[in-house]
Amino acid sequence: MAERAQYEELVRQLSAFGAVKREMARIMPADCHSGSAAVLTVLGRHGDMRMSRLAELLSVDLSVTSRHVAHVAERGWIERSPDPADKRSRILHLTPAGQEQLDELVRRTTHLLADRLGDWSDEEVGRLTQLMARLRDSFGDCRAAPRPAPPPAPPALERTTRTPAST
Amino acid sequence: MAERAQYEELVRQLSAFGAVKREMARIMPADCHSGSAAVLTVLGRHGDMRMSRLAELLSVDLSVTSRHVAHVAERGWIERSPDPADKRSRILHLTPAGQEQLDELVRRTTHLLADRLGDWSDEEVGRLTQLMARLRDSFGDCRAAPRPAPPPAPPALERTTRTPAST
DNA sequence: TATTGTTATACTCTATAACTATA
DNA sequence: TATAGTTATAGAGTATAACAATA
Repeated sequence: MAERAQYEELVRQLSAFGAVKREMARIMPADCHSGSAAVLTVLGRHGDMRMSRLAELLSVDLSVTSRHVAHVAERGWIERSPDPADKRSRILHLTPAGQEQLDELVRRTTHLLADRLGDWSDEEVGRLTQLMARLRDSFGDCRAAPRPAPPPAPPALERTTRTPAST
Repeated sequence: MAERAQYEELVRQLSAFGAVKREMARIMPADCHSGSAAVLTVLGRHGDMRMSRLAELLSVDLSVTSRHVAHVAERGWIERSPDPADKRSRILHLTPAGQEQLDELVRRTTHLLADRLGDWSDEEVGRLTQLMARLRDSFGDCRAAPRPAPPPAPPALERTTRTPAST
């Protein structure tokens, strides 16, 4: 368990972090902004999936996912096939053009990082990546309605699969 | 110098990071969103300063800063005094009410982190904070037009600097 | 003429709610 | 009735450009 002051400092870094993300956004292709990039990245990494699964991995609402998916589908980067097992669902998968676009994104972002983090050691980059992954994991599925806090139910934190029993 | 694959993985973590920030945003007071919180935090940490300096520390455009500052000023959390040395400038400083608000923000965010990172060691929190600070530092002042990318520069991907060449 | 701020406008991302189709 | 997905609407953050006041 860390101390108060440490949390404060971490929060400060988290806030200031938007700048780095915006810098990333600036090098994106004109019609492939961060929302589209996120869709392509997740599909490239995890393979075909349904909308709801994608929304979960992106940690955004299904409605948001729907918009981003529509955007990339319009450009031919993904295809939405009907799910034979559930006619309400659609299976998303990357097209060759989508893979090319994804490659381009990787090219640009790695180029930017190589430029900026040229003096970082292999170990440092790895450690940061690892800690960020863990942070994200510690926050779990943090999409909206994490605290419905209804008067009747015990406000504990039942959805937090996060070892809350630290008391 | 790290490897390609590592950069890709880091990018992935950076993208997925929005979720954590949104979770933070959800616990903010209704009239003190992330923009306001950032203003208060920076003023609390660095003391009185001018708009331009604040914009620099926030890594956002001056126009954005102006809006956020107006918001917090309307609520009495900061005061804008004229700068005797330069009548164009305004010196910003936290009011007691602003300090209280800031304390409240710290209370909420540290509480959230304590809940989520309860099983993190002191060392891990410190290391993550340190690495994030360094990352931010490596990106420098990454506000718009950080790469004026004059013609002589590497033609790689100057991200289509708005094609200003249309004099 | 250059700089400090402010304001108007536009764009992206996200969430909530209403709605359709299917389970 | 509940779930998967779409669409409309609204709110927040940011950038660009035009403008005012001062250096």
